[in-house]
Amino acid sequence: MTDGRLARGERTRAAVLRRAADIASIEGLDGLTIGRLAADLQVSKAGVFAHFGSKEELQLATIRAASDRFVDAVVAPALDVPDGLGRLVALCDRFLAYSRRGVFPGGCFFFSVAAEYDAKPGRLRDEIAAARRGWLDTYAAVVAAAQRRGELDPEADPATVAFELDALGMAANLHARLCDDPAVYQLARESMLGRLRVLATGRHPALR
Amino acid sequence: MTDGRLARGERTRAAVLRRAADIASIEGLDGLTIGRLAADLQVSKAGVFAHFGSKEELQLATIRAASDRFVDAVVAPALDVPDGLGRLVALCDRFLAYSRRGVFPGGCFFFSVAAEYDAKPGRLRDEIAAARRGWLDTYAAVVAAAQRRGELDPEADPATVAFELDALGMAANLHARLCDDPAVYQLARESMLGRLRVLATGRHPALR
DNA sequence: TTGAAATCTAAACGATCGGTCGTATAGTTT
DNA sequence: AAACTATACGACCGATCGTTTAGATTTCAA
Repeated sequence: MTDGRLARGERTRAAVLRRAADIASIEGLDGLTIGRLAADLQVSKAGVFAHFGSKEELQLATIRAASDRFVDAVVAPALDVPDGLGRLVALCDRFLAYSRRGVFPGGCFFFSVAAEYDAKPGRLRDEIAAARRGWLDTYAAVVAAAQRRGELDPEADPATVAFELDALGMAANLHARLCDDPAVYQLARESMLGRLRVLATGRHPALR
Repeated sequence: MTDGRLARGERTRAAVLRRAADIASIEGLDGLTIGRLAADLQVSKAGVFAHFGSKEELQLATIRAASDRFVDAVVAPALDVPDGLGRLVALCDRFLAYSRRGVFPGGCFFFSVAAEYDAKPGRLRDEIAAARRGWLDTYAAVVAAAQRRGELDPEADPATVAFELDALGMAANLHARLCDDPAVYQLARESMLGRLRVLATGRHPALR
């Protein structure tokens, strides 16, 4: 059961994917090259390549590894907060903090690769689109839960609210880096809370 | 003054830049290659290269050429509409139509290249950031004009409203292509109008 | 009509790309 | 200890990248 060879392979594979996601958040999944990856990790190109068999498989594995890091940094902590509006605000805050803190050095990994592949049909776009739908579904589920608790207008469409909150998060992620203006995170948070205040059925501590 | 040489050069230069912006909206400014450009236009690589002297100059010229097309497709038509809330809604509608119609085949050129370069300091990022600030300023100026006409809450911050409307437009541009879901444009339009209804001082025909 | 300026081509440069191959090393199984 | 397996290496492949050079062709000005 304790195969030191497989364990070693798994360790380097994880190191490769971590670095790959970091690079791709800046350079894109296409700008990510096996040679650069090998040089950064001080291993041979073939050593990196052999783990995946093709560049596309490396890219797909990178997306999945980044998904795990996104869930750990954003979704899981928000789900620790009790159901309702508090959890929804936590989800917004966690996303903004994840972008601002630089969990990936180039900002939100999924924003970078989604913009890169939105007009390039193929397996990579499919995988990225699935990740986006999962993220929007998470948002929508938390909105719906807040509605069931009577904290948000039951007439609002959860998918629409999810789209709006995500739009503000993406715009903040882009603007902060493109225009070198971290103050936009405060602005985006206020816009998110402002949108939720319109939908809230009463005063709620999470909305100030 | 009528130099047929210069005129001919200007014609091919314009053709190159048009094609370059089309390609870059799909492949990015980095995925744009001189060889591909030359093959598409059936000219030699060096013939393309000579017009710009370096790839970076070609990329910079491409951004400027794309700016002109963006203004022609979005800003100028909206400015034909009279001052106020009507013009603001026209600006939103024009942006959504520009993205949906595929003025650039890969969707909004500036969204693609902004996401590509937001974490890559240099002249290209600076140029793209300037274009973004110009676009947000256009939005904000139209908001402020509507405020002066008494159609929008004078307490609202024009820059914030610009950020919010642009966020919804970008999200629609991304989602429509990534998830192959053109219906998102209707949703985004409703979100934009919903935001403006909250800020409107009275009923206005442009908000339905 | 001749010379200069400009547009463009063909060919090639070194560098780097994704990918292949044979081999050496380290760990497991028998 | 021998046989087997997984990992990783170095060398190399053809293709393509941005860029350079030399020269041919077109156009204007004298």
